[in-house]
Amino acid sequence: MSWTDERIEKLTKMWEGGATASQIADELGGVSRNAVIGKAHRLGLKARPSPVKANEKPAVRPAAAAAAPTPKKPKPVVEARPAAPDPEPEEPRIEEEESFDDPTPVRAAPSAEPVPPPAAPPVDQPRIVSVGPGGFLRQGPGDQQQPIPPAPPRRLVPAKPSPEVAGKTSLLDLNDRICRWPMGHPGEPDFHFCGEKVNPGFPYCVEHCGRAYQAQLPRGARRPPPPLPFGGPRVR
DNA sequence: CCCTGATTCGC
DNA sequence: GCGAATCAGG
Repeated sequence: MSWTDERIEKLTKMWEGGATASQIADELGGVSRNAVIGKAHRLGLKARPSPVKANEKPAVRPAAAAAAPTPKKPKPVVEARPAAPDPEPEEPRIEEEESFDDPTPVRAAPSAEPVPPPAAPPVDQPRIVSVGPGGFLRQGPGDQQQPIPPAPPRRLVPAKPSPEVAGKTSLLDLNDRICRWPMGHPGEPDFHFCGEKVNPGFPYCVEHCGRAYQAQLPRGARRPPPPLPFGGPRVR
């Protein structure tokens, strides 16, 4: 197999999408995991959390070979660098935790117990609670418990496409020109769309138009209906 | 052992 | 440029 533009593009998408080299190699087919990694590095899209790279300062891997015919294990990593303080600027912490009004500061006076729980919680009595916007629990009519403060807001980080759909046609990739025939089932991690070039004038490619549009046969001569999108058994 | 990515080096 | 072999951490 050779690295065609399509394959390189798919490799790049999946690699940046977070797919592992094995997944990519498996998806592309005809190449090994090592080939994918090698190609990825050659393409310059390196830098991804490597399990083996926790240790920084590789100190330049000793270029084994050539002059030293040491059979194996040329690992003279002696190089004791005693002093390397490395101030480590540390990423600027984003703190906005206190920026909103906390209705019930749990951290109370240093002396008292923080929010003593009800002495005898009525275990048998079913409590009706509901969740309001923001995640706090609404109180029932008879509730005397202090309202539970909402969980501290988490920093929202843009979701990365899951490795399973990396390189595949997602909902956001749909437009008028590509086939929107669903592949797999919604909710499944690898759900995506066909993505082929559309049959002009139709929402699907030629092949899937063949599935979607079938000649109406006279009554009595009907064949069992073809599997519908989203409905029937898995169709791929 | 399995997995991962990184690197080397003969081709 | 390619990728198997190898290394090394989880």
